[in-house]
Amino acid sequence: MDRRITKKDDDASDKGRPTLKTLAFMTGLGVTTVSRALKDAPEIGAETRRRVQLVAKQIGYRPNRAGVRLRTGKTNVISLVLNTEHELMSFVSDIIYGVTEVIADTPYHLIVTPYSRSQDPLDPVRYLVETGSADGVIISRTQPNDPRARYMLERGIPFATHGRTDMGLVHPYHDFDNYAFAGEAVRALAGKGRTRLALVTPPVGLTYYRHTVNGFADALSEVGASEVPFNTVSIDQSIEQIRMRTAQLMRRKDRPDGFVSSAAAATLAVVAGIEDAGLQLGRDVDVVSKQSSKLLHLFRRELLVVNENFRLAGSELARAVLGWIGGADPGTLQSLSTPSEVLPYRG
Amino acid sequence: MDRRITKKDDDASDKGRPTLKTLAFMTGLGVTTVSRALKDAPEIGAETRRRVQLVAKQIGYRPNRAGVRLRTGKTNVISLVLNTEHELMSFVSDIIYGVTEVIADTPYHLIVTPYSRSQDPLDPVRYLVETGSADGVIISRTQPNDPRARYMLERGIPFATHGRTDMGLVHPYHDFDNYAFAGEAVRALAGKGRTRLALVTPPVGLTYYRHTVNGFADALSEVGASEVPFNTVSIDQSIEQIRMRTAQLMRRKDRPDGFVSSAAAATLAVVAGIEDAGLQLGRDVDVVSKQSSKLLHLFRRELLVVNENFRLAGSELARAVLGWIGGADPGTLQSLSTPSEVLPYRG
DNA sequence: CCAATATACTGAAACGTTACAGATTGCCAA
DNA sequence: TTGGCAATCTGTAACGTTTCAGTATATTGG
Repeated sequence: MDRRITKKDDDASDKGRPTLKTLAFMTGLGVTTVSRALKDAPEIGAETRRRVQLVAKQIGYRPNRAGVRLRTGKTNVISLVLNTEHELMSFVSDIIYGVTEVIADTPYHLIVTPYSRSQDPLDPVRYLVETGSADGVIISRTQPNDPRARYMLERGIPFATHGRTDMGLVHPYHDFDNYAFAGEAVRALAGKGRTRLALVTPPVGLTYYRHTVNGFADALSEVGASEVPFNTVSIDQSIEQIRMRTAQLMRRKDRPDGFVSSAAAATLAVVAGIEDAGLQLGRDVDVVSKQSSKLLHLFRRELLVVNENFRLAGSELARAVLGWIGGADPGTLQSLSTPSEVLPYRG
Repeated sequence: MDRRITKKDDDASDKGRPTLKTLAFMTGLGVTTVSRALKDAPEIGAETRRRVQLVAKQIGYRPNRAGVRLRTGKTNVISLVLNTEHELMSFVSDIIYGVTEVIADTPYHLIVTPYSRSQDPLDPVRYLVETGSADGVIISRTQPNDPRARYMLERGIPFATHGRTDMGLVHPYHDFDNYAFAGEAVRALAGKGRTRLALVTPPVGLTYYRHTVNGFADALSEVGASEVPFNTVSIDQSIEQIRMRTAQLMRRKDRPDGFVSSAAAATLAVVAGIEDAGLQLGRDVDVVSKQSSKLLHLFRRELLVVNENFRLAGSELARAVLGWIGGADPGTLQSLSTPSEVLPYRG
């Protein structure tokens, strides 16, 4: 009953932002009550609850992240782990935008955790887990047997992968159906009478490399076309490398008359290489390419494109991680995006 | 003297990560001593200091961010504020990579704070400042009279702008010299005998719009060329818009014979528009464009390009913010990047 | 009418860190 | 010897939050 006004209590007029103590002072309640009232705890009277929430809204109370984090361990952070040393990763911004779109009306912040080519990809993940810097993690460049996924599964930290794994372990992911993409691409080329096809593969070692290669191979035998090996090239090589190797290939007598390319930037290089060899797109050879922006048709209208939506990927990944953090079953947080049909240039 | 081992003291074997208390227990010192020893405080004996630091390193001690943040208010976070609703912001990933490069060996984390077109650009900044979510902020799309810069200056929170302001207020920035770029571009076109030039401007309202327009105008009169107004177009319009408007312009009798374009994506659209009108790049018209990736020459080898390095921009911006946080004079944290010469295609 | 119980609220402790105000020791000058 | 002082080290409190273990009051059942 002796609620004396001490030095500690009169901070309502302090310069800082309002805290639970401020709210407690204003409402005449204890901090505990205020805390519980704000999160709709059942043991707080309905009227008190409304009153506290009203005052909180009025003065613009925002929980102090450090306080919450220190007490509960909850960071309200999700981390996007990125390899920062690959030539052309324009889609990265799309993924980021997709993620922020989803977390916009949650208390979550997005931190970007980079790692360089020289580092073990496990390093940044280990750092995040060891320092408890995030409640959830999103990784890309996923491998069939991915040590990062295994590690996080062991440590029990929620995560989602961009691309699937193949370890018999279940976890959230979002993936583009690259098997279907490669298949559609081959069929489209076959439809144009192309019979000798080359594949510009994803980086060897990543899961979607296998998916793409398999989709390509299966469709080849389905349509009765043959493969022209082009193993010296993959999309994370430099533009110059791809261009040069393509030109070499196209100068050979047994050159392909069709390409399937797994990335837009690589496609630019491939086309340049084709033209370096004195050949013409649409006449001597056709190219089907994935793209994330809508720009390839401006580049050469003869290109055939399939769109991959990375913004959607970002959103799905964010949704998946948040879902897992929220206690959902990881097995239900997996999604696969079906490629659009193969699109020719139109007007 | 009666240092009894209580329940609280024996947490050295706890499952959690080591804290100052763990370190104190292991070294037999007090937490205060350990804390100060780790930050090289002068009142700690040299040997003790070494001993503490050794043990800390051995067991992999990492300060708890929440603890530090709660106690000191220091978040060890810098925020990059981004507009997430502009067509093609492939350079965003470059800026991010540039930033992460610089903060990699600091305790700082990078958070991405988005805002959409419909929002007041001041909103995210206000949020960051009010919630104390970051020690420093990086903003882009800077305006001559930028309310965000003014706001942060008032609140005393360190920041850096990508692009300059023009309010008579001093703050860190990094900018590309767009005045010089536009001038060089005009001179290059004049060197090719082009005399009727159009400018594809940056977004109206941003500071570098003025810089670009002025550089363009001054160089025009310098070389004695004339401007073909093209005010209906700026680089943050849609590809389709730019393409259509360019085609319209090029079908007119008084069409330009040269373009200066402030962004690579817009350039693709402009070239498409030129070709829609039945004209040919290099013969009927020349185009000088800025680019951040190295891809424009693959698109059309007749293009003339000037490179803008956004990764560098990110690094400079990060350095500037960290500098200001570290107490440096904001006036010394300004940098301007000089454009490369205008580059024609080479092999 | 009393005890049991439900309802509504509360203070204290803890998370990990740093700042403040000592405390202990040894040494030197007077 | 004593007072002063420098060199080292230490406990306590505080940052804002949530959880634990209550307390006080009203309500119910017998």
